[in-house]
Amino acid sequence: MGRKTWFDDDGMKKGEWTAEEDQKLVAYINEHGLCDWRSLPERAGLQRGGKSCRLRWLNYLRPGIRRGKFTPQEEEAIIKLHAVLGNRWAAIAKKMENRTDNDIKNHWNSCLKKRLSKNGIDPMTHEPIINNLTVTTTNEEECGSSPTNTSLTTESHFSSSPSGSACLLNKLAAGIASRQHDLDRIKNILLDRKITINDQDEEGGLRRDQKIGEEDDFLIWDDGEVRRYMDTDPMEYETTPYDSVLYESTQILDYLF
DNA sequence: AATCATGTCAACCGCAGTGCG
DNA sequence: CCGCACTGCGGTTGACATGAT
Repeated sequence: MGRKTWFDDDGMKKGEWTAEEDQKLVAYINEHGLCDWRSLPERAGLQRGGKSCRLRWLNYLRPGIRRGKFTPQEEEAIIKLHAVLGNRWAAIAKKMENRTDNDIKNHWNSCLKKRLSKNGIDPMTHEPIINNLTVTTTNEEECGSSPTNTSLTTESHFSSSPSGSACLLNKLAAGIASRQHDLDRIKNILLDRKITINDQDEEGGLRRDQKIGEEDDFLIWDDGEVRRYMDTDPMEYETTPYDSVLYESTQILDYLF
């Protein structure tokens, strides 16, 4: 399987690799090691571009690559990692044993994404598919002191369709705002699928009484800070400045990835 | 048996990041 | 500082395989 071969304007061969080309590439790399991809094809006697050689090596010829069917454990790992990392396939591949980013990406797009959708899970946010928002945003003048009468809009810091990054940020913020800074706690938060969900009411505002997960806290992203309302007492909240959230998020991300 | 839809997977393309002169 | 070359990444494409009708 693959693409037919053809030659581009520069005389470079494109499309499917032959066994002979594979052999040449492997032999050259085994003898000389990985070096300059640009000059490698010529030195290896290949009529290919350096990019093509690199891709072929990394995704197919490199030793130790696992191929074929994904195990249920691998699929579960991909789903969990995707919930945290989003479409960062290279980062996901680094966490998986000997799977290439291309392989993982293909499997996600062809199989896992559809499976999640079928099961009522949004494959991008990893949340149940309901008409709502994951990241809550607000404008300062519209935000009252009580979360129950808070009027929220979707046009301040984040789009109304939360990206994987926004979800990640929300989870990070939950951990940071909770003032429990140890990394194990943060990692648990990142790997926990349950995050605050807020339903939109008829007026386009948000109701806080429709969230998933009893122990989850309710986050408000305001202009200069993140407010974390306690589940135990809806009148009580803690604030964390954006700068602090961003700084600590960076540190956590550095540690994790 | 023929046709169509869907799945699989290798490979390409374009863009962003990085390093170097 | 700037421009160029190179590398790495993510999105997309294309061809074959397989299953359903």
